[in-house]
Amino acid sequence: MEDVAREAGVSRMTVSRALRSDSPVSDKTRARILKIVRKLNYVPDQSAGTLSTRRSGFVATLVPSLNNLHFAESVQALNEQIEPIGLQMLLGHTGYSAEREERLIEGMLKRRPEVIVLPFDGHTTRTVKLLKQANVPVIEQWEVPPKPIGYTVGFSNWQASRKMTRALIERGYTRIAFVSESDDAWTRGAARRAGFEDAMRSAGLSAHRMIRYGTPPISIEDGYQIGSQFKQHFDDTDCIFCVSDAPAFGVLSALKAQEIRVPQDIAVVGFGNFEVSRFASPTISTVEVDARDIGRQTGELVRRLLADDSDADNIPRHVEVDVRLSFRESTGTRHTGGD
Amino acid sequence: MEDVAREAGVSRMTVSRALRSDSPVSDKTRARILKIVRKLNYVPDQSAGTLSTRRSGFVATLVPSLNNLHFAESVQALNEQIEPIGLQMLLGHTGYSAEREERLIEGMLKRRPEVIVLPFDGHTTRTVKLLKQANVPVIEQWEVPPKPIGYTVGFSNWQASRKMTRALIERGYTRIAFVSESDDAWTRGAARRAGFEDAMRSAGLSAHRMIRYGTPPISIEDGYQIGSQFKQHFDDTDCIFCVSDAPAFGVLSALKAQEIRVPQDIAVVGFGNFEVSRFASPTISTVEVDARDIGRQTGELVRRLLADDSDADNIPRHVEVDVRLSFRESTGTRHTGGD
DNA sequence: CAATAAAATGTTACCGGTAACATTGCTATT
DNA sequence: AATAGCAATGTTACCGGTAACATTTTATTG
Repeated sequence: MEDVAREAGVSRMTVSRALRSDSPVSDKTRARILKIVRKLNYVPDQSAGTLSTRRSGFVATLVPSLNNLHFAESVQALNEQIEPIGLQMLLGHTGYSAEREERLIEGMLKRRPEVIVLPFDGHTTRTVKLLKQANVPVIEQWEVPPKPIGYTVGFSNWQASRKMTRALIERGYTRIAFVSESDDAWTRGAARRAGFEDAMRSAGLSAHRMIRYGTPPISIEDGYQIGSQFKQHFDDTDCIFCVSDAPAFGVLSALKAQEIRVPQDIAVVGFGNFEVSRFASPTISTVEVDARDIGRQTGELVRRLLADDSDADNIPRHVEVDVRLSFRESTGTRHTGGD
Repeated sequence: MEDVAREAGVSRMTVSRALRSDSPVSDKTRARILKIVRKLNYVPDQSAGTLSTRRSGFVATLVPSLNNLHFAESVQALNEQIEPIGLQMLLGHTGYSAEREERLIEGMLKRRPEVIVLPFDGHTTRTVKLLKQANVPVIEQWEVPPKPIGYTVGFSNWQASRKMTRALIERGYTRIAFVSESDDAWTRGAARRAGFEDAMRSAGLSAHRMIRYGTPPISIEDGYQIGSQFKQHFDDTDCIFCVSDAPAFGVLSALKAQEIRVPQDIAVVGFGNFEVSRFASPTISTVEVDARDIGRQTGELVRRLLADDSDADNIPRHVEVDVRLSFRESTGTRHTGGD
């Protein structure tokens, strides 16, 4: 910067101003400086700027995993929102571990992010403490936490799962099995299971057909394993509701391999509307969650939170993201439904 | 930091040292300081540290998109390697656009990354210039560039595609169609197409069965469209080789819908070994690329590049990542093969 | 126990920007 | 022509750490 200033015959301060669109510099001087900047390939050092302005331009973002297209898409959508306003994403993945989450947050706080975005999937108590005293807006995503730390963008997995279960009951299914992970620490899956149980019980049905298999996130392979041994467990089941589309697809494949017909012999339902569920044969009924929308809405929230003329008081504490039920071939064509 | 120092009755410098594992501080003093640090919830500010040490701890990472599980997985694998050594990933996605790539790099250079990781898919000339004068190790991933800027981790799409095509010819297919994107700017796809053409020509076969559809990255839906209208175009085709598994799956679905039998009437082949290709029915033959391995190897390279005792001269300029052909049901069981 | 080396801690300056205020130059007004 | 008033630019200090060197304390040795 010194060099640029010297070459342009101005002070460092004027160079600094020329590089920032808002400051008052004469057009002539700015043009001259910018030309020299380009000539000397000068690239300003953000960390110095951050230190001085106390604005890092960072958005700390955590996701459980990028292997899941939903999370990857929401990250991408969020990034598309924040990039145009000069913010840089700091990404970390928790691997579905609250301890890893805590460590990641500790590391990221050193970078002085201006917003922290993370999934709600249960936090350690220290995580909550760290976030609270960081004095930075916190946005929890996906599942709506019972006790939000700051802002939230998402939906209730419990409600969504209950809604789907009720719709299945309405369509005539009564002996429904629920497939989920064996490790209950995963709040997301647990919430869906609880929603299922609640809907079954309040309809006076038994929710004992529980299959717990694999560690989160449960995969297509896991689903295939489950499907292969399914009939041994609950032979009279008329519908299998899976905690996500991945195992649903696996279950479906396994059933087909055993020449069990879907939906004639048994229905299969997923959760999440992964791309494969639309192209499986039969196509799989599912709960549609718009991952891109979660990212987009989060980005919108970030923009408002960091806007200069922040209308802080008018910013909603919670943004509810729509969830839709999509009934496809795997729950039978004799039933009518959405999609 | 001042506060911590005062409370501990030492100088700021000693506090700084106590927080860095290497420096010489008596155990007693360190313990006392760390206790106070925790009590006061002091979190050091990295940007100040960066400014002073000239080490940002950042790894700038670009990917074309996170919607593609392969890229998402490689990012995750890379992150798993660099995180334990205290590096933080700066992530950006180019959206398959060289211009966006250029802008992203410009922005990231301000953060003074210690390594830059990006896919090779063609760069703008300015991008190359920026990278070269940044004086930072550059790692290009996936496709191996004709003129690497620095280090490379990946494989030749051209060779991989040619290898698959040859194997198909060996298995008796001669009237092979190739499905790829209509926008040729995408080097990855273009390289695969070129490899296909080369293999066909050198076997004395015609490579005129070219289907170009959709913009990269081509999706399952695009494949479905292609498959639906396929017979109109090249009625005598005996094998459809798709630029990725996504359209291959779509094509397969569309063919099934038309009661065209795979592989009896026509074979279908993909590229990339996406999870769905293993669970489609029939399962889809494909070129297996190990995305996690690309990320892992890149991470390994980063570690070596940034190691204190960097054995700089022994670091390989290129790491070749294995590519395997996987023959499954969609190319017929009468043929024997790998997997 | 003095001399000396080694370990622990302190001091000063600087990393590269920008905030805040000071100064200069120019235009408009009467 | 004098002066208010604003735009353009300059000066100084500081953001919060750490490098480099200086100093003090502690341990070692003959």
